[in-house]
Amino acid sequence: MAQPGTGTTTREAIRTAATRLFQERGYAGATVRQIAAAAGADPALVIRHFKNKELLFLETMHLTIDDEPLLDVPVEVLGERLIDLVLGLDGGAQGVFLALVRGSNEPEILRRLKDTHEKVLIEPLRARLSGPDADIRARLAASVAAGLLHSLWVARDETLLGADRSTLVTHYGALIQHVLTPPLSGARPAGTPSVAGSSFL
Amino acid sequence: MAQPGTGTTTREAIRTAATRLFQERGYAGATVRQIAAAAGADPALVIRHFKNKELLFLETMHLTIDDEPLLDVPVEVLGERLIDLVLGLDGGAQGVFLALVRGSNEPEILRRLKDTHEKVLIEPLRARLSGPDADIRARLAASVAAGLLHSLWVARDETLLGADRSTLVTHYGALIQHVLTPPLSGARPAGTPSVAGSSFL
DNA sequence: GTCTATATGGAGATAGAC
DNA sequence: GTCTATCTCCATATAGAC
Repeated sequence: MAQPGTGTTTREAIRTAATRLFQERGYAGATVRQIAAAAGADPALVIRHFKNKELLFLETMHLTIDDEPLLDVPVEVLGERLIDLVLGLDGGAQGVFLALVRGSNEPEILRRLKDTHEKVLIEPLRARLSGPDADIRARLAASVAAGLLHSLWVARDETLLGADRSTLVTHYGALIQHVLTPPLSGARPAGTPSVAGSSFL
Repeated sequence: MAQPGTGTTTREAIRTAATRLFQERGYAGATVRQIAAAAGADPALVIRHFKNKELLFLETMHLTIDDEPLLDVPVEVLGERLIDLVLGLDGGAQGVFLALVRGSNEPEILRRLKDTHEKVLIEPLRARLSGPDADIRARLAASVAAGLLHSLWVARDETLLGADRSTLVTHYGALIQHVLTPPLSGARPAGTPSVAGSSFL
């Protein structure tokens, strides 16, 4: 480990161990000592390299999605695609989400959770919408998507966990679609714009 | 406090202090020492009376809603009523919800969170539905409602927090209603039952 | 740059005196 | 029922060897 010239070997080992343990056990559940042991290093080194436990957590707990599938798809199937994306997230991403939610008592972790919610769920949707309601629509849709993650990963609804993935994508996607681009209803006042036009606020 | 015959005064003081501190600071954030100090008692007494910190948490962190407003209302406005109910929960209930979510790394707290999700959101809805899809519909609707709580209280979406309550009730309620009693769509195969009839699984 | 050893202060929990 | 003393484990920090 102490190879001169390479320099960052131990640091990387600590980062890798921290990523795994924080995902599996959360912020409070993973101790600096456990991380050091898993990395084959001394607990003091963890602090030396990353200043403190919280900074190590923030450096390793990032959650992103690949927005690309949301960019060039018809806006009418945005909802389905978003649900398909979040349900396709791997165990690592699920661990990060859980760690952020459960650790959000810490102000800095709460900030990371808010940023993640904004960047992963709200922004990709808002980018595909237009009109004065784009922001609130994106936020409501993100809220619905977050509800699915909450039920599956936080509250662990065993029935939903066992449900067919395509079923969830279809029905939950259709639900989100009602917020993104509400279908034309029967009676509409003259002059009301079409799709995505009914006012929200 | 040491009045012979009264007996439970100190115990109640500890319970009251624990309820407040767990709501405000969460499971990890509230220490046994802080609870004891707030109750004017010794830390050892807290353990003596409640066995350990986790049992004290479970004994004080309960979340219920008054289902009554959901029982005698037309099933067509169930969604709105549910959102109205959860948005009307006071700060104490919000604190309990947050404490359960953030503390759900502990297996027993996770169990309490799952029970609460089931009893507060799913069961009252399922009780008003019928047909083979009643359970899955109730679960999906509960999931959507949980998403609103997640966005407001966990991820703290400032825009939604600042939104008009009646607006949220109307639009979010309508959204949930699409899962509970989907409106009749244009083309429907012959023989398909009406409201609440389109199959989900 | 890297690591060992050690110190500090706070946490939950227990034993036992009163 | 109550409290004092104490145990163990934790995050964090520092001093100093290599």
